[in-house]
Amino acid sequence: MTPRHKDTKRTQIMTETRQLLMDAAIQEFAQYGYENANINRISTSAGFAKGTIYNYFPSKRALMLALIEETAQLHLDFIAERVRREQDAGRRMERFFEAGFDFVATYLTQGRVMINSLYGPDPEFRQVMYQAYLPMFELVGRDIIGLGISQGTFRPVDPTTTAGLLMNIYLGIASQTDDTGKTWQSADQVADFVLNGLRKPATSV
Amino acid sequence: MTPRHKDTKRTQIMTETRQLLMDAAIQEFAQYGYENANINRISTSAGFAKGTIYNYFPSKRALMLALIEETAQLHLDFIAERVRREQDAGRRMERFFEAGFDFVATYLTQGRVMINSLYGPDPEFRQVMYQAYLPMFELVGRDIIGLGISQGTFRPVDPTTTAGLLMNIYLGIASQTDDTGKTWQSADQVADFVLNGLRKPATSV
Amino acid sequence: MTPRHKDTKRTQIMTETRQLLMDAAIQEFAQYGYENANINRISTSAGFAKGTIYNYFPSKRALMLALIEETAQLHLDFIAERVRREQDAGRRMERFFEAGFDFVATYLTQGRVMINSLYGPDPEFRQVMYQAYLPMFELVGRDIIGLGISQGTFRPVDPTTTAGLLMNIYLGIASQTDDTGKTWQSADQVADFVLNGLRKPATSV
Amino acid sequence: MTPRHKDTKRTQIMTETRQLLMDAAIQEFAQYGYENANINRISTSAGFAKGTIYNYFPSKRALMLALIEETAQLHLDFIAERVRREQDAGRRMERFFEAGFDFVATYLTQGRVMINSLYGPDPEFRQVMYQAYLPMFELVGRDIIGLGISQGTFRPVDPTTTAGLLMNIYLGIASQTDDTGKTWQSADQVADFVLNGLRKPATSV
DNA sequence: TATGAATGAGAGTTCATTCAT
DNA sequence: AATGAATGAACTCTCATTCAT
Repeated sequence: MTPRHKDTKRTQIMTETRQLLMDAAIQEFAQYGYENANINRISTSAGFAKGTIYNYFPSKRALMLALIEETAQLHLDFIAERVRREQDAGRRMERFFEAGFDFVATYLTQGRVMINSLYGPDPEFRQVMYQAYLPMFELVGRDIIGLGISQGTFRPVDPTTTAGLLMNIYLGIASQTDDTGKTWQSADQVADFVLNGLRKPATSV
Repeated sequence: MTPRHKDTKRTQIMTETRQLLMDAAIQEFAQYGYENANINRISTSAGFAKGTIYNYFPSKRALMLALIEETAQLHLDFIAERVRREQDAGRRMERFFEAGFDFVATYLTQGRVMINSLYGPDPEFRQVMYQAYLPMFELVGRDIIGLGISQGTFRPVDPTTTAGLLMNIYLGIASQTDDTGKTWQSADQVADFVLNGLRKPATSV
Repeated sequence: MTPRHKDTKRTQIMTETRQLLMDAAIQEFAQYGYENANINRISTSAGFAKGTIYNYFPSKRALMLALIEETAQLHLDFIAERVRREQDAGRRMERFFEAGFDFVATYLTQGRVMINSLYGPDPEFRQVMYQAYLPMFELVGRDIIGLGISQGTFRPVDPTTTAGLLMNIYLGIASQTDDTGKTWQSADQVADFVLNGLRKPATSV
Repeated sequence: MTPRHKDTKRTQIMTETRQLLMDAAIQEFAQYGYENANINRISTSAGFAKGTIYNYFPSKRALMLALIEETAQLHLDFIAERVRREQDAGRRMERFFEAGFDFVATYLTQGRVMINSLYGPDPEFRQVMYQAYLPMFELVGRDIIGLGISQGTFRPVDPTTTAGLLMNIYLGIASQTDDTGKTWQSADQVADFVLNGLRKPATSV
């Protein structure tokens, strides 16, 4: 009966509703792509009436943008947490690809939507994707490549350029999965290949 | 009474019209993406009435598929011709990325459409892209990697897997260009990086 | 919190709107025929925007089928009710044609649409018409002809074949009306003619 | 080389072409109905280019009207010739239904088109059908019913009204055939039924 | 807050018809 | 006389969005 209590409860319900809508939206966008996704269907398949989703997102586009932002954050957290457990740059590189491929296998629909946005024709979605993935880009450049150089195990490459290269490799491969989310190349293979190109040759006596 | 002449003329007109429509279609698809492309606009911007395009392509989808097929062929020819000029596998790798990045810079719109199709949400387009790019995949696997292994300059990697990796790297990077078609990494950088991972270490005595 | 009330109101609105659309549809189909009927015009002439009709019927064809089903039911009820008031088979026959011709005069547009569907080129419409008119067919075969035979006033004809014949006569004549719905032959004339063919000749001593 | 010869030859070719087009048109109209018939398809399935048909018929509608006229004539000739072989009115009635049902079985497509036109929604087609069938209407009224009355075997019914009734019966039944053109009731059955209603009762002594 | 009836701009597609060759 | 490329009006259907309840 207290306003505070009611507010809290209402807030909680709204948060839950919002999450249900986002969950349904991811499914819909993954299955049909943004243009063919049906916002009414999203709302109803989440268990609400058609109009309800407009109480949470002002437009289909805004819904998509919110989805991109939140998924990028999830993606980053998922990878960064696993990468930073390791101290060695080489190991971190391995963890990067492991966690990265693991993400697209675990979050199949989310991954699909992110890839569509990143490589799709919509400039705004691409732009938002770039922004959203800057932290991951920095993670690779600073906490893996930069670290490896300072640890003396990587050749002195340009961290920024190489980070871009690695991100492209990661996303390019991650975008081509089978129906179960499995990539064509294993994380180990890719990490090996990449480390081969990055590691200093063993100095001969 | 001059059927040969008439046929030739008719054929020529149809070929020209078809090409004009394809040109307009590429522009439209590149700018708006498949779903937001307007087939009427394609026909009129090619200089015809909106119905005309249906004399050449039975549907918007068929137009897109024709575009994919023809562009893939152009893409393959463009790259294969330049790669095969070289005899050394390492040089071929360099040419592959050079020609590849050159293609997306030269054929900006075509490249855009192909990337959208390859990474987009439409299963048929993705499927057709795979099929259309099989020859390029084989080019990389046999005429570059396989050659390098047999020439003794590349480590004995699995050609198929590695070809997939390289194609992913190529397409991943090629998909991220600025407005002029320039990639973030230069062909040389990428080729260097890749060759670093592929080349046999110099054997010390 | 008053779902009952809200539901009832909603339901009522939908029922009314649906009926308005059906009414407009009958007019349109009767005037132009199915193929030339304009579904947008139906919706707007019913007082709604063109898209509204698609909230009630998934397609033009589905609208037509709904119309056929409901009109066939109306038609059957109209005739059966009047026929069954009589106990004598001969009187029932008279009532059948009276009510039948009355129906097409009273429901001019509905009749027109039904006739078009029954004799038109669309196989599905014809098929649905057959199904929809089976009950009327049975009414004639069992409750008129069969009754007359068991009452001893009709010759022992095959009820099914003769019912088909009578339905064909009824529909054939009913399909040819002037603008006011009047048939070329009166119900009495037709009933007389038919009964002449059905009645047992008076047995001479 | 003489103009006359050339003209004759040309006329003959045109007549043949016209007939080929009419044949194809009947098939098309029977299969799809007038509105869904494709005039281009008619021309090409007759072995000509799209435009050719417009050298013979000024419009799709004119083609249909020509078809109706010619088919009605064929229909009339087919029936009248057989009816007039008989001298007795009762036998003529039997021949009428025999020939009538035979016609729709022999000329399946033509029959279909005529029925569609007669019962369809297009007022012009219906009007033309009425006009075209007046001679058959008169055949029934004068050469069958009128004859029977004057021969003393038919009751003194009104020839015009009864002719309308019989035409409706004939067309109603003829319009409902299976795929092979067979009607649900046999000509004998129908003729029997009709004659039962028309014949004078045998006068008792 | 949730609802869902109503809206209407917009798209793909068809095809009768024209006309230059 | 025959051709067939081009035309463009017209139509069905979709669905993001609004808003009164």
